[in-house]
Amino acid sequence: MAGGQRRVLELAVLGSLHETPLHGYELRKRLNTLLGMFRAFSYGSLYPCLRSLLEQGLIAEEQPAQATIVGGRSKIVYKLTAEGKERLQELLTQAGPSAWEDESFGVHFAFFRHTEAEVRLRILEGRRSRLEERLDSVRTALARTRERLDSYTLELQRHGLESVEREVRWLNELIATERRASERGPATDTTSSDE
Amino acid sequence: MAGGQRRVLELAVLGSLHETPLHGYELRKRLNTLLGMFRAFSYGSLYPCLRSLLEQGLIAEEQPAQATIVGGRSKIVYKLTAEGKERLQELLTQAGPSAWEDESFGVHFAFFRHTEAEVRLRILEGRRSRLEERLDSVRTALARTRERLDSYTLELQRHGLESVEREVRWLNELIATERRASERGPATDTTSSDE
DNA sequence: GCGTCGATGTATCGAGCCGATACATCCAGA
DNA sequence: TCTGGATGTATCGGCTCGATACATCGACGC
Repeated sequence: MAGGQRRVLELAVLGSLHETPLHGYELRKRLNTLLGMFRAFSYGSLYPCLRSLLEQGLIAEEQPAQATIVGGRSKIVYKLTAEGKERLQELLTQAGPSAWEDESFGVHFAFFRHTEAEVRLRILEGRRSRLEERLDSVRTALARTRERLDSYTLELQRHGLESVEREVRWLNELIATERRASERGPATDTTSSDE
Repeated sequence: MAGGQRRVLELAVLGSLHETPLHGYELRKRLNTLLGMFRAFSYGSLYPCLRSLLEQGLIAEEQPAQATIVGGRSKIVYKLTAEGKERLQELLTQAGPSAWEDESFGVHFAFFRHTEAEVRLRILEGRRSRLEERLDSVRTALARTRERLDSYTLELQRHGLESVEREVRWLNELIATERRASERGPATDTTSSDE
């Protein structure tokens, strides 16, 4: 995916480990539960990502001295380092245009609890305009098409457009809620220091 | 994607060229219009696919003798060969489990006009059970999660589940329509020889 | 005429994702 | 005791995508 996508996985891993140390298998399950229908990470990307994060010093292996280990089974539990926490804050704050793409948005959203209100709003609005752009381009492309499309293709289009429109409406509601909340208590920081 | 996904692009290309010869740029535009919100193919996959299809003899370059070419601009127009048509029929008929994955379903659906009624039903039902499986696994994973999730994560889950449930309902309607049509006129072949 | 901008057009590359797979342990039930 | 399924770490090949390069064309202003 040309570089930009690894960031999403990094965010997902760092965000998960921020709450509690985990090992690979558990991390994957947790991530896939957290993201539900939106995304499913595979080992083929997860393990390389963990190695990379380890090399960057953003995560570290936890000492197996803890009684946490059930049998004598080999298990590598990772925890966030101080640098990792900084990096996480950075990723959460500097959410750019990539944050409103399909693959990234869900991950960012899943960690909104740790995100500043201002950034939350920026991501939601960015996502919305991204979807609206797409709606426009598909609609104009459709209008420009001379030949008549068969009923199946039309039905596919209709359903596709409808579900995106629905997501836009969902975003509108979320944005309205965010706005209302920030008007009510502008200084309220949902995050501050959780856990 | 482990091998199986190139098939989808092949199907998309062969299916498009079945209707009219096209060159790369136009093919991509057409495909992205056809699939609307579902998929967008990039040149990075389209051109290698065209080359592969050419090598397999499933498509051929059309003679530039035709007046179709506007200027003297280099343009490579591809058309379906007889073998290509056979292959297309094969792909349309032998739609297996891969046809009901996210990336493939839309493409198969977009060419339902050329697909036998029996296969259409199989694909729709396969897609439905695929989605229901996913709903189940997410719901049980969610139920098994001890710790309470924050409101953002819950909202993400809710929205994700809802949109998949909506797609299931959509499929139910389509399946019912297909069933009704095949009861009414079981021998009716929508395809036979189009164009 | 001339520059420039956007659409049209073909093509490739590196980064990186994913499904499949291999290998191993643990536990519950037949 | 054996078998199957969950747990657990790890890698590989095939493939996709965004970015990019390069080039031509028509339209526009000046």
